[in-house]
Amino acid sequence: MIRYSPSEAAEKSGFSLDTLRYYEKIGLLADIDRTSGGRRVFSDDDLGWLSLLRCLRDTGMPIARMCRFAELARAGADTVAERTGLLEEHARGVEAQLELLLRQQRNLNDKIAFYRRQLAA
Amino acid sequence: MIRYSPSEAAEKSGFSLDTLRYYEKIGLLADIDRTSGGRRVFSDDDLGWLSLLRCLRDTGMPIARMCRFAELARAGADTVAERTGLLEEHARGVEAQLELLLRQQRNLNDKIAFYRRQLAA
DNA sequence: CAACTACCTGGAGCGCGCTCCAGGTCAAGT
DNA sequence: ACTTGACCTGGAGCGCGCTCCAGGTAGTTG
Repeated sequence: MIRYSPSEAAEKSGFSLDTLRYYEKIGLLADIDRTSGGRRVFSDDDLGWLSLLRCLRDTGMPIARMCRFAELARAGADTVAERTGLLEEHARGVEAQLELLLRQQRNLNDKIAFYRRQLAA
Repeated sequence: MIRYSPSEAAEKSGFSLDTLRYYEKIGLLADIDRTSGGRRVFSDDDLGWLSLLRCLRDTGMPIARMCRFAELARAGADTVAERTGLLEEHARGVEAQLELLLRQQRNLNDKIAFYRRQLAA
């Protein structure tokens, strides 16, 4: 049962220390263990949860929705269906996001090609 | 020489009226024509420029960099090399963005698959 | 020509997601 | 025992990109 300091958790998760504290404050991170002196101690499970949060953030899920998801996760196994639905809906958004990004990437590359032809002339 | 009202420009570009005015104020949109009464009139060129702005925004370029790009564009043809460089650098960022998004999309789909298996059991 | 809607300006305000700060506490090294 | 650096809390502040508002004007419609 490996246990991680706040700075290790920050490094491994890619969130800043301040962000980890903020996430705990707003309920995205529950039941983080503490030393007798009050310092946070992160477990492997916590890091796993953080990497899911990282995934959701990187794919553009708003904090409020992540809080909803976290709330469901805390509520236990009978929310699995709802959580699945939430992630599926998010996944559809991610798909749309990707399509837009790919389309605009093509436009961008076309524009660059156009500029390059201008430079060549 | 088709000319568009502000609301037409908004609809075609996907920016709000307020955003169009804001962009003009900060120098992203220069020399927008006006009626004698002071209303904006957008040309096809303006809409073309707006669609480039749309592309840059959709791919995550910060406003400040777009302003830099706009400044170069206003300066004329001898900034083409610099503009090309700016877009190329941005394109590299877009590529990285896409890779991250695709990676996290896979993680998300894995998570969904995991939940679905839980639901099936 | 009256009414109505679209548009104008300058400037304030907002929502998001952190980020920073002051003033302190804890714990590891020497 | 002392120093040092990581960590703590509560709360303020920030940067971005708009968005909204008040108070007024333009121009189209019946």
